[in-house]
Amino acid sequence: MANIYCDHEKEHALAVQRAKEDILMHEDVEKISRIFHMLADPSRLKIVLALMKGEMCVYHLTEVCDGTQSGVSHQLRILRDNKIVKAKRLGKNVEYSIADEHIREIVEMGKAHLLCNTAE
Amino acid sequence: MANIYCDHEKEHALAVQRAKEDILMHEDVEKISRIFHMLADPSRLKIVLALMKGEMCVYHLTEVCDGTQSGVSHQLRILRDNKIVKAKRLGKNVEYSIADEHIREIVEMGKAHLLCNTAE
DNA sequence: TGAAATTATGAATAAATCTTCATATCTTCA
DNA sequence: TGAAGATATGAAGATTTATTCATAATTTCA
Repeated sequence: MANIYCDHEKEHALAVQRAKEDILMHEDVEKISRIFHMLADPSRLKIVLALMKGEMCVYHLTEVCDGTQSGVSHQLRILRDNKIVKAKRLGKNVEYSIADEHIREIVEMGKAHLLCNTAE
Repeated sequence: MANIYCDHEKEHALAVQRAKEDILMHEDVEKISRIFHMLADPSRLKIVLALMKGEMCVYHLTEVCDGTQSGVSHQLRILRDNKIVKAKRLGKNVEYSIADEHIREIVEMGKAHLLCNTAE
């Protein structure tokens, strides 16, 4: 499927072919990007970072994350809907925790990236 | 720093304390979330996924990603500004490649997450 | 130099999203 | 049962962001 627009057809052909071969379906790309989307907001990321230290109830999350009760609750709902965190009611409180262990690794990578770049 | 709102003070105290101890500064959280933000859009993620197979010029990226020239170019600019990809002019073409090796790992984690969840 | 190829950019529109305010729901306990 | 604590939710407003259209800029080559 050569085109006339690229002067470097030979060098690029391989990469293009490989990319097309196992290109993910649009639906899959959307699923992956949704995961990253969950961590792309500072408020949500703070919540996840806090929960990575241990389960916590909403009140403590608002305290640790320095947010409002409503704001934290709204973000928790989004994180819950996307299976990032899970909730467990304990009396008056609702205790949240990380629901997806992959998230831990992904966030750790993000932290590593930060450390690496601030060191530069 | 006890509070009267949580019935599970004892169980949570440790987690709250730990979370507060090495909580990241807001600025750091923003930096990390910005990285995830770059991957949180399907169009950008497609570009990154394609470039992970090898460097490519804009024309081929639009082809592989099934996007418009303008759209791809706009997203490339955002990725460039955020040091996710880098550009190198070769004649009429501009060849893009991954600028940050951490990104590779982070995206791979995202892919692994997808595979893991679709297998369920 | 001028035309064609390739990429970049500015503006505008539309869509998604975060935050806040007010209020509802649920639980415990007196 | 009713009040207070704790969390959830709906709606509104404001900001961000993605996409598209038109056009500019850069490079090659005849």
